[in-house]
Amino acid sequence: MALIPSHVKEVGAVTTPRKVQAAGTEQALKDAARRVFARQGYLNTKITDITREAGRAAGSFYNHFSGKEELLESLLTDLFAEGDTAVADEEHNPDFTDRAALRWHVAMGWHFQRRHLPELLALRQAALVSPTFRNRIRELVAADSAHLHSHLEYVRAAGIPLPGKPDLVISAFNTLLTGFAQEWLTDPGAPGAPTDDEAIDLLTDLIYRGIAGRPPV
Amino acid sequence: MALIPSHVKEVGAVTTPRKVQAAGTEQALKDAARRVFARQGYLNTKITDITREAGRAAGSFYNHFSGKEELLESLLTDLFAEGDTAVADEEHNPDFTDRAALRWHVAMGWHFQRRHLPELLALRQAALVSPTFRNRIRELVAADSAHLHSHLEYVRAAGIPLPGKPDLVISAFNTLLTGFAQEWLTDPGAPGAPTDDEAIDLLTDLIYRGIAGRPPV
DNA sequence: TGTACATCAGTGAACGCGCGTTCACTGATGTAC
DNA sequence: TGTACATCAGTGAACGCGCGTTCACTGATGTAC
Repeated sequence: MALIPSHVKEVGAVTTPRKVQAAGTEQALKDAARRVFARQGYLNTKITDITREAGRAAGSFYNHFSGKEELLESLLTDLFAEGDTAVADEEHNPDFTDRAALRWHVAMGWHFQRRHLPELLALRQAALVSPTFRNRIRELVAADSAHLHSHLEYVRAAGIPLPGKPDLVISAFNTLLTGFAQEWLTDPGAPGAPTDDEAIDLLTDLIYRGIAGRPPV
Repeated sequence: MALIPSHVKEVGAVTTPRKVQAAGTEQALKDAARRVFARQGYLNTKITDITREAGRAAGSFYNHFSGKEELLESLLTDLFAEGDTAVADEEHNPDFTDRAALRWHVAMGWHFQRRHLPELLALRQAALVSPTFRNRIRELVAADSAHLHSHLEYVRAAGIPLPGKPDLVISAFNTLLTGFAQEWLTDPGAPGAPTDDEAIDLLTDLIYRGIAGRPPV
């Protein structure tokens, strides 16, 4: 009579206590890893540093990740996911000949760097040692680069000459933003550290002038 | 009768065969290290990678250096020495309101990065793991920064407003130059890689406009 | 609903690999007389 | 100048530490009937 065999009923409840516990531990390990990465850097971090920070046994780690690399991959998956939704939410003005539009983008980039500093630093470090992560960086840069190209179109359309090939200009802006952010965000207490607004305004001005500035003769 | 005791005579000849051999091996290890660092990165390099590349036995390494760190220090000593002589040789025009003067400086920086790429990359990597090397970077940056301040004086004197506090502007330029150089010099065969002149002109324009550019209204 | 067994998340001591570092040895160079 | 001994640069096998990874075990949760 029962159309649904008993062993299937209630299978829809994904949140069985065991899964909840496993998911909790996995998240605890990821959170702990972010903290430890931020404190001592990815390359300096031992598996046991992460498990200790998370308050779990060393062996527990391997129930969830095959190693430090896979844990980082998992953090990056979250990061890429957020990047996608952020780009999807394109209500903004794409015309880079407008300083306010440019500033909005720089601010987005700056806050993205700040929010994901642990992962991004870890990624940079991992890339030093592993071709896989070097490619991950390339992916991030490529996505951003494609995006910026469309914005620079407006500059070209306005007849303003760029200071170099678009790809190189974009690479330079990217280097500037990420480098400057990682320089100052990693040690917020450093003497002379800029406020968020100072940093964003400075970067905006540099990029805006770089794009559209006319040097005096 | 002998005014100079026999065991002292000819001591002035520093180039006794033994010392020559020792110095040769030490240099061979340093050269090998530069090559290996460039190929696989400092952090990825094992002592035995260096000795193998140099064609010496593993144990030989410790006749000359206490470890990989001391070898890097020794490379950096050479680098700082060159930096000093380069600055001493100041025949150049210090007025950054003059594009040609700025370009000369950018070219100096670019070629310095290129010439010392192995050490500079190694230093960056070592700094990830060791506070000592973080300080070495700070020294390098501070020296350069002091130098740039004097150049920006000319801009201030000309009544041109900078896009932010001088320290931050200098930090941004520094980040841009070193980041862009390390991005493109590490893989010269990369698609879209700029020639030296393209890179130097782009950086010069960006910095020049950043300093002195007037965005259109 | 109750009982007996299976599965699973987590534990931490132990194992073993990779690599830095040591050290007894060799042959060549330097020194004493 | 010749001889006997000391010193030194270099060698590479062996040792041992640190850390990643495993695995037998525990107690709790899930399943069968």
